[in-house]
Amino acid sequence: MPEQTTATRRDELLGIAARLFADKGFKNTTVRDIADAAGILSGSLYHHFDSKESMVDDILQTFQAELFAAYDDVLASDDDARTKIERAVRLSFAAIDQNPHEVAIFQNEADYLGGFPRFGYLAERNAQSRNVWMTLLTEGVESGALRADLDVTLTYRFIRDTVWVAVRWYRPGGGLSHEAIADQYLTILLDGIAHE
Amino acid sequence: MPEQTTATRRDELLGIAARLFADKGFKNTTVRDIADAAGILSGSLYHHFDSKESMVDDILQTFQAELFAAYDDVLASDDDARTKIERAVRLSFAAIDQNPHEVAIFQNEADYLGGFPRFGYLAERNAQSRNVWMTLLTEGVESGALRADLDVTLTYRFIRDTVWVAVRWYRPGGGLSHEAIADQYLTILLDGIAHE
DNA sequence: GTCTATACGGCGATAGAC
DNA sequence: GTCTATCGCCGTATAGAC
Repeated sequence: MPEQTTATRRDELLGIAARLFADKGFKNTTVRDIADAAGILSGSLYHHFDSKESMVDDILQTFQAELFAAYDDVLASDDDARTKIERAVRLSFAAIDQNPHEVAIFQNEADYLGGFPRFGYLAERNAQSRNVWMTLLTEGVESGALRADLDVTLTYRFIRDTVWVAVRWYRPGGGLSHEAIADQYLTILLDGIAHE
Repeated sequence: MPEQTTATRRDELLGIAARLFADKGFKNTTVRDIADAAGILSGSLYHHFDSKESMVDDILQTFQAELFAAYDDVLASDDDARTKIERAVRLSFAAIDQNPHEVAIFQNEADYLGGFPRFGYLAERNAQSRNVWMTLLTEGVESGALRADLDVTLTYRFIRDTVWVAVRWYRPGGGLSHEAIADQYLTILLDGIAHE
């Protein structure tokens, strides 16, 4: 099965590249860095990929397709508003757990990469993410699950930022599970930190 | 007054460099970019600075000295625990308003720069910031202002992340003042978004 | 699928004239 | 304080052998 072997080696190299892009940044990672980490020479990478850009392109597109399919599941469900918000938060922390490098690359490089026509889909995905959260929060306010006086746009930004920025310090397999972090975060988000 | 003229031109160049470092990243900004933006040639920059590194070094040290002096004021005050937390949050959003480039550079480049011995103080400032917030939150729990069951470490991370990451979307002079953002954020943080 | 060898441009930085 | 001119290194990418 030659196709599978090819795909596996390619995916292996993409995984190595993703780790380096996440740790050192896209621009700051050289093709020689990637080749070194893979135990081959830099020229050999071009047997698998057109360019360094096409590597990060592949990494981001694959990850985002998965992530947004998960959000769509939540939106399409008939759970109540509060449950949908909880599910969306939990699946985001789960995504950080399962694809920390991909999340970090998106967080750190989307602004820079978004400037190139090739990565125009990053802005589209950003708008799509905004739509998901605005829909969930608006539904929450209208159903009475959330405070009526909430600034929905600002709340969306706070949730988005706080959830994804956790990729900076969360380490899969560390002392704190992504489920425990999601629990704590939802408690703070929904009920606040002040003594009632 | 030759000293003032020198200092002014130097500060002007640092301001231009800070904007570019914040927008494009430190590594991704060339000395030619900085010189172009200043209307001079790249070689001329070296009359004012030893290296590109020394520019970002100066930018970060100046900003952090100011910021931590402000935190120290809050810590040393005899306000109650909740007021201190509110003041610390508000002054952080004010810092984003007044020094957005410097905050962005610190947020985006601290990890990378921290790897060089010259920037060892970044890790120290990070620890200092942690001490400030852990002190404030612990005081809050002990005084009864905050929930007794709070995970103080996790709460510290959420506050730190959510406050500073606002530099990604906040624009000074835009429709939303930094005071209004701080108000909204404190409401969410202290009382949550759920309908009581 | 990997290696050898190399092209070619952009990078930070320097020396000395003005 | 700025310009002219340039150095040496490192970056991505390519061509063809194995």
